[in-house]
Amino acid sequence: MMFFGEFEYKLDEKGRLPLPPRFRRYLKDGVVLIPGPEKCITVYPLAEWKKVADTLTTGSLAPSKMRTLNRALFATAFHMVIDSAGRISLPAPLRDFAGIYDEAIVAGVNKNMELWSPDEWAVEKASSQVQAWQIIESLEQK
Amino acid sequence: MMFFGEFEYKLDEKGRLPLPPRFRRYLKDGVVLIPGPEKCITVYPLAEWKKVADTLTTGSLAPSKMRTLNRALFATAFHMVIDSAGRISLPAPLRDFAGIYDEAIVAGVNKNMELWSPDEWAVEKASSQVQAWQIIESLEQK
DNA sequence: GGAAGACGTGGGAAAAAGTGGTAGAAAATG
DNA sequence: CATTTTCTACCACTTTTTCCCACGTCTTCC
Repeated sequence: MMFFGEFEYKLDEKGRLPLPPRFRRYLKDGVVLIPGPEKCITVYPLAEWKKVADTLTTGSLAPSKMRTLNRALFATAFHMVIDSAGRISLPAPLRDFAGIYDEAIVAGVNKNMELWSPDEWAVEKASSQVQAWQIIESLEQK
Repeated sequence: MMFFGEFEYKLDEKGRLPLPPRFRRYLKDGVVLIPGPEKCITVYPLAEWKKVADTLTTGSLAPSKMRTLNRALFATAFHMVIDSAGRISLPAPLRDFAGIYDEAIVAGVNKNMELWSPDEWAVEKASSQVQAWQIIESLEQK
């Protein structure tokens, strides 16, 4: 499954966020939410997250590094299930981390999704588009 | 398939745009719309876009660069299917980006198509024609 | 030149989606 | 242990979107 597209939704007063209808059939087992490398929430389908976690934790790392990695991967992760209306409730710690309050952008990014505050997303989107076409042009020249 | 030619259509009040009849048989799987490098919407047949995306995402880039690229390639892309009248509906974010409202130019550009507002297209067309002959002459000198 | 088919354009109906609310269950606290 | 509060799952309503149909015009072919 490839996730793509950009969708904007309101959160209700309980912190619930709809996911795009076209994604829902691939998220029956729920999703895993973790803080992203940027100021966003990274969303994996459960199966995909298991693959990522496996890949990372089978690497040969020093025990202390491995403990750190495990804490970051698992302790900050939330397994959320989609309700009958296609929504997940965003845990407060993650909302604060990403600065998401009234509304959020759901962005499909190939194997996973990202949740952004509209303001942060506007900035990130603009800069990524400029960079992307530069990369594309450099590849087309080959 | 090589797309060429220039076509002008009206959008209806629901944001739907017809695609040229001679293109339709090559677009059965739908099209992928992304913001163009200029102020236009770039349209790929699904298969063609997958090739581009594969090429780009299999390259060896630093993880942060790869995330940026993925955001530009996937998050701003929309997969649209042609309806029984040969139309696609243009997502609002892309319409705003390209300044397309009442009518649009569909331009065939080799492997893909581009959607322009008539005003922007007139400017781009004039300048690209002048530049094209200069480019061709510079190539012939080699 | 006429007729038939295709195309552009608009509208309408049905289905889906966004959003808010309510009730039940679980948990926490006194 | 009981009561209150919070969270979750389910339900319902309104808006939006999507799919399908129909009409008028243009092109093409006979």
